Amino acid sequence: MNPDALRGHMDALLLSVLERGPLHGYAIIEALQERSGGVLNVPTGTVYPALRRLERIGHLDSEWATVGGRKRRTYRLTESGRKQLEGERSAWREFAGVIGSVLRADVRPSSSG
Amino acid sequence: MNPDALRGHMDALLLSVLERGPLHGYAIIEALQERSGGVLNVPTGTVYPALRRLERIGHLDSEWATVGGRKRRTYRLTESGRKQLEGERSAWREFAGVIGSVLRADVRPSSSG
DNA sequence: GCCTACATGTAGACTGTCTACATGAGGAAC
DNA sequence: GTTCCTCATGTAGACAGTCTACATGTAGGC
Repeated sequence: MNPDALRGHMDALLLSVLERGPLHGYAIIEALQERSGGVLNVPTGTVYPALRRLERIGHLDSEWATVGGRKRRTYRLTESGRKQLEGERSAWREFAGVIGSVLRADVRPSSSG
Repeated sequence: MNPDALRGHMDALLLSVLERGPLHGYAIIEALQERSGGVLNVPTGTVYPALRRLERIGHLDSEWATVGGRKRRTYRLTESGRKQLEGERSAWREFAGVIGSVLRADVRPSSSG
């Protein structure tokens, strides 16, 4: 998976995974991997800063918890995040539609076949 | 259209437009706009450097022409570019499938709602 | 002691897109 | 004859999100 391809779609992915319920960063990475059939291996250096950014702009909030002696920062969607996710979904549909239609090889030979 | 979203998909778009036949930069921009129903307004500062990059790595080649007193640089796909386009198409299908499946709200209520 | 899995985080490199600007021809308006 | 729009190409530098690589620390197996 070309890293650049993710640009501008990471927020949608993160928000979408958190829609089902709160998760901590590490679990988000695993969820992304699982939901994509192993294709999406997003490094921690991408996910953690992105989560903090989303929290900073109000789409997420977080709280610390200790589970089995390990500290976790658990994120959940805010109301703003939920709205953002809706927007991201429709933006994705438009985007995928546009790129898809341009890429579609609708080269119709006009005379022979 | 969020600019970042295009990242990593520009090459596919450009190559795809040139699949039908050689075009110069300005015409490529118009073709992109037309094929996307006006949604894709890619600025010249994106397209011209991208075309030069694609030529540099061998996916395109170009030649100058003068039409109606105006100079045009006309680009066309090389064999390598054609192969690249195939790769871009299957990469896009995988990408769109993965993002789509993660974004799909398959929140199935397991007990109450 | 050493290794792996779990868990979070930062610094700095990388790179492609964008904004803004520069250049210049053709043609219509007036 | 200069002003304005369309056509046409190009560059410099800003911008920003992802990536690599590193740093830190706990738990548990052996």
